[in-house]
Amino acid sequence: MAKPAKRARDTYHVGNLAPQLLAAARALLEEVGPTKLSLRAVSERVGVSATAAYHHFQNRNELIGQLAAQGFSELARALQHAYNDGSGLDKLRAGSLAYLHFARSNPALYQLMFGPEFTEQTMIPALQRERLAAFGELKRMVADTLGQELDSAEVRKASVAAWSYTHGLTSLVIHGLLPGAAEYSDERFVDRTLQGFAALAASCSPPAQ
Amino acid sequence: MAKPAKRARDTYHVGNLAPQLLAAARALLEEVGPTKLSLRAVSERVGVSATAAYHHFQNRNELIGQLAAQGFSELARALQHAYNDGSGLDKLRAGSLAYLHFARSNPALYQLMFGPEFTEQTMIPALQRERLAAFGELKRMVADTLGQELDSAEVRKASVAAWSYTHGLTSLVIHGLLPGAAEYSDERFVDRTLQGFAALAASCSPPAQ
DNA sequence: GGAGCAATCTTATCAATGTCAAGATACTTG
DNA sequence: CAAGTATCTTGACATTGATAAGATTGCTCC
Repeated sequence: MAKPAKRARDTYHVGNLAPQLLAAARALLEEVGPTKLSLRAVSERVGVSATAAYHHFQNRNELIGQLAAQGFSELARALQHAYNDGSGLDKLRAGSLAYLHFARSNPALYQLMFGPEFTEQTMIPALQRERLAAFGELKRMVADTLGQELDSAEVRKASVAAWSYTHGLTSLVIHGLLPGAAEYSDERFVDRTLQGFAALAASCSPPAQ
Repeated sequence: MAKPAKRARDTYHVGNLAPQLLAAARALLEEVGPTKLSLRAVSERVGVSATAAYHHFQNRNELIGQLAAQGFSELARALQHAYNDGSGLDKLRAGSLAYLHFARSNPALYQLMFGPEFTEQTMIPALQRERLAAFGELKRMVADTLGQELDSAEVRKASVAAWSYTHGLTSLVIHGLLPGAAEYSDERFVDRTLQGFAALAASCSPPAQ
């Protein structure tokens, strides 16, 4: 006869909780959206009391901050792979595609990453670090494309431009603000937008340097 | 001796509440940020009970939705004025400047306008309408610049491109994600980004039409 | 191996918030 | 002026983030 399990084993959770909470939070995030992610729901999904998370995270903000940091880390890696696998002049386009693809695959996470939850006061070191790393990856791509030094003024400006357009397009698509936001492919959005830039560039004078 | 004021006059609020609530909400929005705007705080500021708002708005979402709609309406008008007052090839640049200026003057409102609160389920007619109107204004500007029909494919593509880059840049600036986000001028951000685009365009091949 | 201790987890509790139901007050219309 | 409707208040409830205090586990050191 099996020895009776300790009763406490039934109610007490043990060990390795932080990663489980993060995983559950990430899954729940995409189910309920970035604004309705509650600590209690996450805890319940893991099978743990509502306040257990406070022994691994300072508060809700730190938990979702680590989620966001995780997002930037994955985004950076996706950019890196896309750029390395791309060829010739289409490498930046491949980066844009990877960016949009990541966001559309993790829409709630993307909204969280650029959401209003994190201000200067509520910023988390890990999030700041990963965000800078992701932007650094983008700068590296741009510098390589332009054939310029990584910290030149040209590269900085072009990187902000690239990030602006990609983030803007992604944000509009994610929020469903563009017609056909649900059904059209990543390629279609990126290519049409790039064509739009070409048309604009042909009709506008760039500001003097 | 003055006749005693009715006691009810002291506690009861009367009339014209919806605009007052919206005004208080808008002011409070910029003070506490887009995520921490509570109905109770708004009500208290107006000097009214916590549930009074429910006789003028279906729920919190409708109130902040109307705020967001108000924001799109003002944004559209700002774009219109900037474009009409601009001259020559710099008209689109003037539009970008007006866009960024509006957002930096109302950062919390701008975050609300593009925030995660409004999905397909929680969308409000007024918000959808004003948003489409604002985007229509942008399309009008682009069509005029390109010298094409308002509903041509070229104009649609170029409008999405223009909106993407402007919204992206604005979003990054508002969130403090760019160095010098606080101190630099609107002109500096816009012009540097446009220069960055020019540099990118010179090094990349646009996708074939 | 066991006593003590720190880490971990739970229960109980509180304050803030969105929301509903019911009653009180003001305005309007016949 | 009476009745009815719109407006506003009070009271209450569920959810959520957070704290405090107690229970449980695993580790350390003798």
